[in-house]
Amino acid sequence: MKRLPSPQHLLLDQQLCFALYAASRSVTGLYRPLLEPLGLTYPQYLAMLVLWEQDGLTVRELGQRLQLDSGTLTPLLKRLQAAGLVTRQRRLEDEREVEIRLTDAGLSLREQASAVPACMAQRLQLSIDQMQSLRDELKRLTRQLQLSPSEDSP
Amino acid sequence: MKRLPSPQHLLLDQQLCFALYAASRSVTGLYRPLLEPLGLTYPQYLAMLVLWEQDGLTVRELGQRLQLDSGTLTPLLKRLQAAGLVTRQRRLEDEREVEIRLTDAGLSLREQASAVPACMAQRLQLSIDQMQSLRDELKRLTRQLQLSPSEDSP
DNA sequence: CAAAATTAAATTGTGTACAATTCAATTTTC
DNA sequence: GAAAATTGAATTGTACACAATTTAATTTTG
Repeated sequence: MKRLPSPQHLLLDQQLCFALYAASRSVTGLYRPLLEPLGLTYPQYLAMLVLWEQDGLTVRELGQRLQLDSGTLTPLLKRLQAAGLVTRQRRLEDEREVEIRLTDAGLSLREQASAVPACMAQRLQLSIDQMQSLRDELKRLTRQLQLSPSEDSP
Repeated sequence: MKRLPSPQHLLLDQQLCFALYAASRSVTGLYRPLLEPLGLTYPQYLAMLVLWEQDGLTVRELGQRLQLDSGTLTPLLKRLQAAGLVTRQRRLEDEREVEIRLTDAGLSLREQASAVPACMAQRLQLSIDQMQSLRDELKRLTRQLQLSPSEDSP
């Protein structure tokens, strides 16, 4: 087994990106068993969180909130519709827009989902402060990246 | 547009998981234009980082390092093979195992990839210290989750 | 040593992600 | 006010993720 000397800065364990990628997938994996009884995948759960906050958003508005485009959201929302949790219908004011509304089942699912965050917090083994500071650091990072996507002049 | 009062702990912006998920996708998106000239996707780049560190790993070993299973790696590695960057062949000692080896092209791609981390670091707008501490915090989180996947007794 | 158990990849099926294109509906501009 | 530009979803195509199953090879056991 030949070992090739790879420079420090190319080592996997040095990469912030991999730490992020691995942590994100690990956390998602931890949600899976909690969400399965609700019949939701993790991205579907995020979409429901948004709708529970504000019902009747359009696909575009939902996409802005979750930072996902219609290519991802359209099939996801169709699955939520097939599961009887939301309805999708064109806006009368502007027929290009599709409005997503919770059904009664979709709204009442919030009760069951309500136990999820505390359950996760416990598994994460972080204090409230630790969770908040990590979360805020990540949000700052995300915001930073979206402000300077390539640093090019127009 | 009806607003439903959703409890604090169910608000999207409160979720550490969403901050992680969004940050991870943002960072991946920032890599895309840097990796495109190399002909690599982001997960392919991670696999190449591992192989540049240690050539001749099996699919299983690569999977342990990246925390990905054969369902993800097999097609990814076939694409790297199709791109002429790696070879895949059964081990003689144990024919169940498939050994992944860099081709000359795969090895020499490291020179071009060498510029990527510095370029990313600049875009992330974080000091070396900030990057390291965030990375280590995420690694600790990931390790924590993998140690206690469900807190059940055997 | 042969049957049973285990292991490593591959395969299958579902569900994201995201670029690129298409299509229809609305705005803008001339 | 009609042609051109823009916008919002949907669609298409590629590439992950990951659960579950299958297949083949190796170990373990009786």
